[in-house]
Amino acid sequence: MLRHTAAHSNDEIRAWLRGQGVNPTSQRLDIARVFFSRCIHLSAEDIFRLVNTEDQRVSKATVYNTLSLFVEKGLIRQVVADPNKIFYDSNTAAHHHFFDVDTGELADIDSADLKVSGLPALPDGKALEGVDVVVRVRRGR
Amino acid sequence: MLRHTAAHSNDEIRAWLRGQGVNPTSQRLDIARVFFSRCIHLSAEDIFRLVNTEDQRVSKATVYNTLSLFVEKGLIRQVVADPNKIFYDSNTAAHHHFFDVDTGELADIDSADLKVSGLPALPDGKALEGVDVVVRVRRGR
DNA sequence: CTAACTGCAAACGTTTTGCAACTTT
DNA sequence: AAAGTTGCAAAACGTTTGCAGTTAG
Repeated sequence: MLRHTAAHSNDEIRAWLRGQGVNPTSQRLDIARVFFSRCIHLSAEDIFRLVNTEDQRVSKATVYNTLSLFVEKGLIRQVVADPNKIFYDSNTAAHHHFFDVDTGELADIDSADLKVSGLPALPDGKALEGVDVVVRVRRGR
Repeated sequence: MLRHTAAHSNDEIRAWLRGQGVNPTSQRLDIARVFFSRCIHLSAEDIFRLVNTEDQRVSKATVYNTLSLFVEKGLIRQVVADPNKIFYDSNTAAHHHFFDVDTGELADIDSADLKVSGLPALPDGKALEGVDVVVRVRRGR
């Protein structure tokens, strides 16, 4: 996983995508760059907007295609917390999330700060894909 | 919370709805009945279908209105696990869920079988709404 | 009579799809 | 030329909304 900073050069990101088995087209590079230079919880719509701030460069179809590809290749992961839309998280290390039901905002919970213990036996013939904890919060004392 | 069995009479459910501050119209009674006589993880679409098996009785708008009302009154709760749709769960006791990413099926995890410890400090000015654990599983050994 | 409730159809927002055009090798 | 990729527009899907009509106290 790349560190999250504005300091990655295009060449660096390009090389990283290649290493992950992703052909680094200019659109994929644009999308990868937004993930590794700012806030790491982004919806498809967020990315579409961020990638097209200056000029129109990436279509919506390509944003969705690319996000699916990145998820498949393990570069990012989906966060299912908001009933209305999927978030994508470029932090693939084990961690959990606060979800603010009033604002729709996500925030990280370090995996050191919250432990899940006593994982029960999985249903027969099933393999573990992941354990997601969402701590829902609302405005109030 | 009512037990989940087919044995509840209409009068019983009607009385229970009244006790929860819900005016028991015939549509709400129909919807409440499907929740307490079978599988407890249902999507809005599931309920629409179940309630209209014999004859057309409840519109989609009313299904959604009623589900929102039931959630607001605490009779049922939403489960956000499937990226495509919301599930409604008539089991309002603390518990968690398996989610099968291949089939889209939900299954309960008893709260005795999985513990969350070390809940971190909430963001400033926020109150806890709930802690949801989703154990994602897929087909495979 | 009034307030609460319902149903229809249209609208909405997110995501997916079909397909033709464009790259890249 | 073949394979991979992109963009557009349309479609699909779950959900919400506006509003007119109905029902119940």
